[in-house]
Amino acid sequence: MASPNQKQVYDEQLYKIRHSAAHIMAQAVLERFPEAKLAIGPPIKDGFYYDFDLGRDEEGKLKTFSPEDLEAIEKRMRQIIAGRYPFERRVVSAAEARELFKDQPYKLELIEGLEKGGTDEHGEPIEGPAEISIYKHDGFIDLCRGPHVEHTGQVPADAFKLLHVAGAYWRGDENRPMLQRIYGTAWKNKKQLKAYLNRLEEAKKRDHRKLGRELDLFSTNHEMVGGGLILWHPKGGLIRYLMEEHAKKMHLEGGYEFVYTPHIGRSVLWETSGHLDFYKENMYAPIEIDGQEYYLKPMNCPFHVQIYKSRVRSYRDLPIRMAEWGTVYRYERSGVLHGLTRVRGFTQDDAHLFCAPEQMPQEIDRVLNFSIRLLQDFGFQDFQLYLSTRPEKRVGEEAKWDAAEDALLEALKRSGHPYDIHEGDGAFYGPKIDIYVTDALERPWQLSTIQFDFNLPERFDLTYIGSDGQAHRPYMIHRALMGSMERFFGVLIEHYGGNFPVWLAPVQVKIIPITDAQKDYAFAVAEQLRNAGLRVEVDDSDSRMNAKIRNAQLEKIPYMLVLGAKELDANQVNVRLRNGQRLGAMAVEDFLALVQEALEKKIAI
RNA sequence: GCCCACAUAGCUCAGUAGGUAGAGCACAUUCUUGGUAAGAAUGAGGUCACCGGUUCGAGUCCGGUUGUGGGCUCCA
Repeated sequence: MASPNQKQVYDEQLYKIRHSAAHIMAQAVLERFPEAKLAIGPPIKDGFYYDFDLGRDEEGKLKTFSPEDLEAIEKRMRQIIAGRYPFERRVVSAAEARELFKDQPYKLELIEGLEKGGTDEHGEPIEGPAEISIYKHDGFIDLCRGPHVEHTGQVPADAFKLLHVAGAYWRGDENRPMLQRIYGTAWKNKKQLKAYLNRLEEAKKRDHRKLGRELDLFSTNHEMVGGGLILWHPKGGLIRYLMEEHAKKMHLEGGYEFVYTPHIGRSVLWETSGHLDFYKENMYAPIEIDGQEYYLKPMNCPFHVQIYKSRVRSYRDLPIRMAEWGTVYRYERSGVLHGLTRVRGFTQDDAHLFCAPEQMPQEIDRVLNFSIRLLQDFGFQDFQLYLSTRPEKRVGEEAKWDAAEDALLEALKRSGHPYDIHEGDGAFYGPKIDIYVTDALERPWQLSTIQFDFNLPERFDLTYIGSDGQAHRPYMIHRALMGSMERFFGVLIEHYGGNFPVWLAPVQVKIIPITDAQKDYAFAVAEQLRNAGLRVEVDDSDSRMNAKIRNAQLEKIPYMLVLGAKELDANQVNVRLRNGQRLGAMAVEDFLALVQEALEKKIAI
């Protein structure tokens, strides 16, 4: 699936540089490992990669690249670049291509795909049969559509770097051979490379797992608790409380009604919903008691459906917007767990909309705008929207798919945000809109999802009585806007780099008395600020002021109030911001006004 | 689940050719009362992830297990 992360590189020159760098790397690898089989080596966002099959050693273990190999390969690449060998393109027949690559089984498979049409040399789908072309430089030949730079010297020797080795399946299929992939990054000049490496560094500093520990926000304990299960510490818990409080308030104002449902349900529920057929491998094993099997819920939908079904519904009741902060458990494969962003137990800001067909377009508009407003409140500015349309295997009437896709598309157009369409990428039970936000480092994250469900209304036989006195099938729309509290928190931590906006900062003000003589004054000011609703701590340790400031800085507390003899005499506070800025001495009332503004505007200083 | 790498104090890491463990920070006690990012002393903290093997002897070498990290696959 194409997320924005994997999108093609649009800059023509960068594309050529990266693609050419991949070829040069393949040449260097072949020289060092003559028996290596080449797979594919495309340019990607920020760089390129190439997949190789190095075969197996005597013990049958896959041969791999060592860090020394990478160094040697990179060194050899620079020599090839210095050689300024021209890239020469030639169109060949399928037969000739097969002869050229007779020792390269993966290339032969690609040639077959090109000949038959339908896929290009990277295995990506294309229209019709493709022209088969090869590119040659310095004796190295690769099956390739191009384009490339004119000669190897045009790949800047000081603007690329091999980053790491990873395993990757041939054609992304876990049943096919595991290949060794070398990732590299390549840019037009040294400055760009440096900027990119800096961005990687910055991303590392903002890693929510690192900040989560440093700021004492959350932890996991794989030995005692289990992987993918999050322990929210007091400071993280407070932020979550504030996030939820704000979002829930918006939901109430937006016409949602809150419900609560259990964490487990009988197997018949999950049989009826179909989850035991198509989702079982992601569910925790059943709990058996009194001869009944109960499953931990992986989703809230079936429970909400039961609430809908608890009485006869009239068209006058619709739309129903049923919301729940629902905690679900999904058995994710061990290798995919990652900090807060991929976990096994999480709480969705879940809701289900039940509406009549004529209400549906309006409901879509409404929920899309609601989502964007909510995300904007958390400091996200840039949105990329994706519509995923009907896949080949699907349930539901064509007319409903038509109407739903149409409504989603129209809502996207009206939203005013950039959007794209992923043809055939919808779930089998309905089309959907996914909203990606761009964070402070311009990385995309998927948060909101708005999905039609044509499956559950049928399976549970949902109806409402229309004005004609007849039973009708309602539309059911599933939506999670923040996604999950865990994931959203992880993204938020990285977006702000731990510098939460004042309204979310667990501690908003740290009061720093310089000597014990100001302690009483410090506690008095703290009391005054607390009464105004602020979260305040007094650092009354016997550290020096410098150390207290440093600690408050490291805790990323927005405001520090330094109180010495001068402030005590003048009945003032001396304000320092966490960005190092010093606002000087002012009356407590003036400071409060300052904070009030930051709170209202939800700004991060 | 698959490929690779890694696993030493709460955290970040050292541990040189195998000879029964170190630093900084954090923590505790004491001294220090100091104007915008670290004042000082002392102390407490580890069966070197776990199991097995080689060896007179294993944090160090070998195998396995578990976990973590980077990827792949998956992500209703």
